[in-house]
Amino acid sequence: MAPVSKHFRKRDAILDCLRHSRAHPSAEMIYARLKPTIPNLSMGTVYRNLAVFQQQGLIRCVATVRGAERYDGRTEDHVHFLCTRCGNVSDLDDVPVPPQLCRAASRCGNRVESASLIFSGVCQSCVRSGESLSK
Amino acid sequence: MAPVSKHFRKRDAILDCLRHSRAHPSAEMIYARLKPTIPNLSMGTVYRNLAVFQQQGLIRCVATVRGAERYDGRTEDHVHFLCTRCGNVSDLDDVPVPPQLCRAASRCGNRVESASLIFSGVCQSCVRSGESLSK
DNA sequence: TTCGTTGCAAACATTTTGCAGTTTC
DNA sequence: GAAACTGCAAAATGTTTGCAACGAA
Repeated sequence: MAPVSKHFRKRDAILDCLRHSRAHPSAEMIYARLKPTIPNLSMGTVYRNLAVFQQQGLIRCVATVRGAERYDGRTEDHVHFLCTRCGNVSDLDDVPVPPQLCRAASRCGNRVESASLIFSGVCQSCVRSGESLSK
Repeated sequence: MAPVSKHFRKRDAILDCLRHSRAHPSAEMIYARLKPTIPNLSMGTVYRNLAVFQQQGLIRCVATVRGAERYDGRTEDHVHFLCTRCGNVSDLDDVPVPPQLCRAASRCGNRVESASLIFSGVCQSCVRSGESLSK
């Protein structure tokens, strides 16, 4: 069974929120999402727990978008797409991270621990809405 | 000839600093580097010009390291290594960004404009100094 | 009681901005 | 003069932290 102790209610809620979201949310987004259900939640708690999860390797930072860090509940290497128009971060599960790249990177004498591959541009949805606006 | 107009002295100095640096400097690092030569330089000017360069496509953001954005005077896609111990950002010129990855990313319906591939871990120099410290 | 977690607010760091003054043309 | 650039300081933003209070064992 999962730890349903009342004591860890908030911690669990924050991790759950991250794991069930595909939006790669920021601290603010997590807070806004949970606040209706947990009215006395505070931003300090969100940030503190995000730091704990990161240290435990349960979550990863994806990127900083418009000043705010975005987090990911999936910790295995995978590719992201960042839309510079709407700021959405999405997974590109079809695109693999070639293992030979990691090997090449470690050949330079570095101890490679993780890889981050992020494409940016305009997402499908923004491209569509852009077309209808003449450009 | 380059624009040596006195009017753009500071702007040129900031771009030069970025282009001649391999450190992928932050705004603060650029400021500290130029301040001795240009005593009345201010952080506002650094930030304002960085924003202009970005908009013109002359520079790119590499990553946010310990809260500060790091900039790169090289705008063509290339691979970076970020040391989580010392915070240094370096180029991995030996590692190519495979073009087929970009093609795969655009197949998802996105308009891909750039790719960012960053490896992180412990750099050669930190690995060495770490060895002499028992771990 | 002890330890870990939390709310709240203050502190902090980085970045942006308003405005007046300067430089160039 | 007009337009672009800048210094300075204040403001805005996102994040961290100190402290007292709370909850679980």
